[in-house]
Amino acid sequence: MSTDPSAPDAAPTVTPKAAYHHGDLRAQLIAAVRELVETHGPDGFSVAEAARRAGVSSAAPYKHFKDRHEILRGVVSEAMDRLRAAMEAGAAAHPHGSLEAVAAVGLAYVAFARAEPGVFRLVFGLTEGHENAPDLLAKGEGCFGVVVRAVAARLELPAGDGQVQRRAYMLWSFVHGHSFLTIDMKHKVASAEIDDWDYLVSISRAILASAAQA
Amino acid sequence: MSTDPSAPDAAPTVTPKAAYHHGDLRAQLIAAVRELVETHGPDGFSVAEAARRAGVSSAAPYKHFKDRHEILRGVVSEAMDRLRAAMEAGAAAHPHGSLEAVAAVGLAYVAFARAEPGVFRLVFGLTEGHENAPDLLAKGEGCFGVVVRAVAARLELPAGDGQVQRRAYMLWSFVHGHSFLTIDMKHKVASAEIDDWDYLVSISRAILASAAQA
DNA sequence: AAGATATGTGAGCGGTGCTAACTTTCGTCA
DNA sequence: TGACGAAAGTTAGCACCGCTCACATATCTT
Repeated sequence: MSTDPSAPDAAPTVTPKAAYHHGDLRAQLIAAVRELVETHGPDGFSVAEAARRAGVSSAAPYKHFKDRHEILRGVVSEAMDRLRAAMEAGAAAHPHGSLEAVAAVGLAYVAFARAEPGVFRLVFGLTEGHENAPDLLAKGEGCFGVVVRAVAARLELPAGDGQVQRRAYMLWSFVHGHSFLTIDMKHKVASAEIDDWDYLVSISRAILASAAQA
Repeated sequence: MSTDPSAPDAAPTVTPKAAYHHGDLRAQLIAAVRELVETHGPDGFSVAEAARRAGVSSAAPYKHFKDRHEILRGVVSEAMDRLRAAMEAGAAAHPHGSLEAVAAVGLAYVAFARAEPGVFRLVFGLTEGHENAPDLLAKGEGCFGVVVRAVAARLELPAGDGQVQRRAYMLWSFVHGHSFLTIDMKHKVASAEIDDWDYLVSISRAILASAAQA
């Protein structure tokens, strides 16, 4: 939804945003902004600079996005797609219902944060227009769903079970916090001394074990 | 420590920045910026607006801070002081070495995030000049130290013990992640259905229990 | 009292977000 | 085919912001 102001890309052309003049400026702008956010931090980005990198005038972006916030939301949306894909790939790399599958979902999350700290921070630091963007909330729920399904498989309970939801949220909190702390203080105790895989396996075990008795 | 790179406020006057004309403009600017960050988000702040609120010209702030980043660092520094105080108060409100003391430290953390989400995000989202600000890093370590001491007391081990450090970091990750998720998606499953105290006690137990056997 | 220093002001430069008015390109359909 | 409307780009411009400079003023030191 979100009033699709941007494009009638539903039916006709195969290339989703196939361009008139430029050649898919929208996607190119998102890519440029992603790069800027990654290198100069979430605040060190400007629409003007992104336009410059895409080789267009500074007013051109406003034909595709109504604000700077909408561009950022575009970057976030794209990033969340990749994050979810990575999480699902992590789960799929291990036996269904295994503890390792749960840990691998978390590892994908942490790996994403490490690989793209700027974008990661943007995804979870976005404050403007979060409530006006139900698609982003839905994608967030989608990511959480990956965790939930891995936990449900491990506990052999339905995904809707309260215990599953609770433990999944615990794991998510954990991984989320570790990701942030890791990218924040790069040269600190945390990131240096901790092997992510062992760490995540051990955490997953602790949380799911406490589920068994709780 | 903290090498006070910013200001020669160490020696002479008792009141650290007691004012000449205005009456402690420095502190007033920090307060104004804190308010702005809280209401308009970390990016929706401007030095000009802060100056306006303090009743001075837009150039005045630059007599006290070299950048806008330095003002933000001032806000962060002040916030970390309060955060640490809250954590210590939380620990002190329960018997030394109790599980509740550990959980109370976490609760103080979460409460801070809930009470001042904008500032909280700022504290942990600051990217510019983090490495040039050893005092902030030291304060961060100080906060972590509160967690470490509570965990060490609970496990009856010295604070330097590796197991203590590891479990403290786990707890911190957890609480940090929960704080962020809570303030990010206000109307979501997470914050609505979870009672913080029960949640934190249960998590503390799970993590410290897994320490006993690991 | 006097000079040094800290703290304020106003003017101004370059950059930014966004809008308005105009031009060019593309798709469509008589 | 060619005219027309919408899409996608341009330049010009306003208001604001970060930051600096030259200057004015208040306070401290001696």
